[in-house]
Amino acid sequence: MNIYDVSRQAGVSIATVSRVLNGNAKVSEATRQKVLKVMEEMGYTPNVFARGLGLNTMQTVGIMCADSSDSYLATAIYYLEQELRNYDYDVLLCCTGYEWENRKKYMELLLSKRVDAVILAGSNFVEQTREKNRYIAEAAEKIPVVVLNGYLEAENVYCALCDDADALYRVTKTYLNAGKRDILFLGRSLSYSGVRKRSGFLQAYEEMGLKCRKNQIIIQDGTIDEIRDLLIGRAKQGIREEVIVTADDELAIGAVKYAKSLGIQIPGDLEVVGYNNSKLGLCCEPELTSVDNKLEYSCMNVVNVLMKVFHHGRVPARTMISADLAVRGTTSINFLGGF
Amino acid sequence: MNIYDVSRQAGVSIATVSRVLNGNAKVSEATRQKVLKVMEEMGYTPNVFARGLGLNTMQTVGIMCADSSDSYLATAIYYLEQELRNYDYDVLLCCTGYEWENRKKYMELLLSKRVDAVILAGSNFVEQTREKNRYIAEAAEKIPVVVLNGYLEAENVYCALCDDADALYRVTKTYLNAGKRDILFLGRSLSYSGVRKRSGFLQAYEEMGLKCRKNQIIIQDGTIDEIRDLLIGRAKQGIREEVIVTADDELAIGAVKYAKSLGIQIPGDLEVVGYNNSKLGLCCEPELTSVDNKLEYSCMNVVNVLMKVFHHGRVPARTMISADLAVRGTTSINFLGGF
DNA sequence: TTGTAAGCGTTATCAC
DNA sequence: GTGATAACGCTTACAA
Repeated sequence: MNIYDVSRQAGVSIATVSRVLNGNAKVSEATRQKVLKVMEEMGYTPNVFARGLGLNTMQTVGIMCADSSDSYLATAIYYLEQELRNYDYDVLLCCTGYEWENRKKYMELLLSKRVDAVILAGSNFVEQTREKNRYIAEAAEKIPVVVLNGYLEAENVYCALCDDADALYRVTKTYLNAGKRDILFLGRSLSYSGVRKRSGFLQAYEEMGLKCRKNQIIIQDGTIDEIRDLLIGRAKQGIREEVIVTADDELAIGAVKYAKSLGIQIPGDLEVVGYNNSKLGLCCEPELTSVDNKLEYSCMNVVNVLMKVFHHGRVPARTMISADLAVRGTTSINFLGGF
Repeated sequence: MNIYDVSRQAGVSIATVSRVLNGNAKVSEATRQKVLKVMEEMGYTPNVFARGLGLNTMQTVGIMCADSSDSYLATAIYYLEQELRNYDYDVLLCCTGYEWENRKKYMELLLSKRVDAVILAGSNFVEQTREKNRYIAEAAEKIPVVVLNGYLEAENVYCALCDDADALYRVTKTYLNAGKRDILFLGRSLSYSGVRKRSGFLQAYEEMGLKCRKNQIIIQDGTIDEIRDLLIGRAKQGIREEVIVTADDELAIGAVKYAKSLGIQIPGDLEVVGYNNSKLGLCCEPELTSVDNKLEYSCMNVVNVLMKVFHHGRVPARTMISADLAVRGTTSINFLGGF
């Protein structure tokens, strides 16, 4: 059944049916109602392909993420999907993994599917070299690209991110102000946000005119157990710290487990701060104090930006959101000043 | 740029170009190469809408899930997406929430988008009454529907599920055999798989000719803390148990927290078994023993079934996979016989 | 093996 | 306001 059947039944032309369909041009209320009624009766559904052909859009946004099973990204996808749905956009999901070649391929795939925009979820999409980011910039020549929690400067590329540097700066500063000196920064990678977190940490030291030793920073990917073991090994070499601030909750839980293993009291002997405020942090004992990077808000922001761009509004290329802190059992310091 | 441009440049007809595009009919190797080369040079990309119009398919599968941020569902989505991608199918994601009306609406939406199939991820999609499941059966009249971890009998509906009843039966039986009697079953809901889990639990009791008291079964939705408090309240009424078997890892972690709160030793005084073998179980202390319901395998199965259906193969309406057990720190019993 | 031409179901541009 | 009619870019009989 198609628009012709409807037009015949309603005794109008297909053009009129199309107009009714699109709520578009001037159609008399009488014919509109007539057509609507016929559609209802016949159970007519417009063909999206034909419509796509005409309009060259399918009301679909592609979301690329490394791994949708990652708890942080999964949550991001959820918020993005919900928000896009509010604007009647569908979501085409691509789990790209972490390899650059694949991502490039997926981007081409999404372009060939004629999505209306692409959202890159996760700062790990932004590479260090201009060359490796070129495929993103090229895609942005055709459709808007929005990066969630990453920063990339290019035409038609928009970024919504949390001020990770500031968050780590404030946490670290709070501890330094309280007289703590042996603070360990535990990061997972040197992605854009990874670098930002580290620099926030360093900035706090600098501002106090304090020296940050090399072994106060560890960048290490690994499972909870691997992180725990890493820290145990470190402790056995006699390196101890009073505070561990991390770049994600899994790292932080690794730190909690390390403390447990060696009988180090949390938060008595050691304070631990996680990042992302994920559900994982509620599973350990004591529950994790964790930076809340306002994911829901960021995701809404991403979608808002997109909608503005679709309607040819001017939009800032970059929106920065400041983080919050969910204070729980792994810390005893008073953050009130900093947060 | 379209197929006409290519055909002109290559000095052939559009039909030939189309044939090359579809690797379809007999085209001489010479012309094929010629056309391919022109496409490459021109950077030609077929228009999916036009293609969809012709073929009436977009090589897209809709995945409906309640909430993609749920760790179990997020993992399922990941596996499904990866596997579908292997067959060049895209994924249209719908997070429907738990309300029936919404789900019905989303199903209609997916149908109107002309997806080639729908996957319902999670047993919560299957309702208790035929009436409420009708929309699924009706959708299945148009396209195949596959239910992951749920069971629904209808034409063109396929189910891939883990034998949850058996898993709970085996766990419970192991404890009963070891002489434990005070076992608590902690479920979250009476969805299809929820019911199955409970009945596996009950079956173990029955088979031993043992009576299962009413207060040995709790069906309760809630956060980790809520579950913990619930159990604390129960303990204060003097009800204690030696073993808690649960329907998901969050419930189990609630149980672990309850034990911690009251100074109950795990696994000394209390053994806890989770379900899903999720990452959450690695975050608590001790780490959670948890039923591994073979999610990856189930997801591969779902996709395999779909591909067979697409190619008109006969497929069993229901595939049952038996669960495994990831034994960790919250149990001390020897499961080897049962698993 | 290749080409011609008729769909596929819309939207959009004209006239009226 | 409404109706013809030409795109849109592809697939696929049917011819050659």
